[in-house]
Amino acid sequence: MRLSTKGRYAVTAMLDLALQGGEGPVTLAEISETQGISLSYLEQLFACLRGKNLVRGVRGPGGGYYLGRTAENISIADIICAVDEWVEFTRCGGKKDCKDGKRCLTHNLWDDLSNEIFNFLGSITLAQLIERGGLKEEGCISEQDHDTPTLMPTSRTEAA
Amino acid sequence: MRLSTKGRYAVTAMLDLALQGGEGPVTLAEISETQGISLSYLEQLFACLRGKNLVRGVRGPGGGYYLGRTAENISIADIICAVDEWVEFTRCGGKKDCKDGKRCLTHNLWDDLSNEIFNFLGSITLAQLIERGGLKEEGCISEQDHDTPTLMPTSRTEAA
DNA sequence: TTATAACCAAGCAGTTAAGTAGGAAATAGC
DNA sequence: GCTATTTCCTACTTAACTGCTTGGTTATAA
Repeated sequence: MRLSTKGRYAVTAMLDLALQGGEGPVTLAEISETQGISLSYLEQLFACLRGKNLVRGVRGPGGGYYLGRTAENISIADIICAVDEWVEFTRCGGKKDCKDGKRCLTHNLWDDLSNEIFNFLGSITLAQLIERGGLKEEGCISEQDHDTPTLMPTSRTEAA
Repeated sequence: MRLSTKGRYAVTAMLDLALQGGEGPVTLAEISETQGISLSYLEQLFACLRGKNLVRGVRGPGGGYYLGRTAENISIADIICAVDEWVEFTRCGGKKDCKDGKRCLTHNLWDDLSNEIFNFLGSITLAQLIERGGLKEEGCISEQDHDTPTLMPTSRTEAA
């Protein structure tokens, strides 16, 4: 799993789109202005997002972008995977040509963890983020008071 | 939160160390050999890990590395944060000099998500990973038999 | 004394990030 | 049809980062 600033830009832009996308399409120029991301870079990101049907572009004057599906059906993992291409790393080249079991075991453990992270991000939707964030919106200060059971991973973590 | 291949290397190395660190220290040369990571790169990673007291080095012949604490007390977030320095990104420069509330709101949402990911990774310890992974060790194949409905842990290979 | 292995620092090739530049194609309003 | 708008597309650029190499220095067990 790659989680870089590129993915952050994409999530930020999608959040912006979801927030103000109620009536009519949102132009990239607006997002660029609001979020401080260069227009051309946004275009590149949205080319990726469009390729995965996460957004839908409307050309011409009055055009812009819509969400490709409802915010309830777009997960953070969807967004990040669209722009940060998943690099299928080592895991012994996909085959089991490890010299001994140790290397392969370690890679398996990492693979499991990687899937865990992926599933976790896949369980968070744009709608959830917005709904949850809206509750603490007053004051524009992010106070991280964390007793939030709603977004925590499903109970696969501690047992198998 | 940054989650790059650098962090993956660090987690892999720490897993290796935890796995074979029962009796005596483990040399970086062994980890390098087993995991296929260059020795010098390991040295750089372990310099970071040592700085955060996640490992303890013993010089001289017969030397090597121990875990800095028990595997139960080392989380994945600890490891990743040690090598992938947390970049405290935008959030409007830490202050609330947003032009309007929108930008700030989006940043807050990202901040929340970022904390969520961090807490998630912080809730997984090396010991948990190993204990859980050991159960499905037979065959050296990571079988993702999670019953995740919407998520596709396998479909990212064909997403290209 | 010597071999071992952690420590340290400078630098390098390749990749990626993020942005720039300059368009082409679609479309609403005139 | 013309024009402005806005998506869409391609190529290039600068800076940063990754992963690795080289060449050391210390500490220490034998």
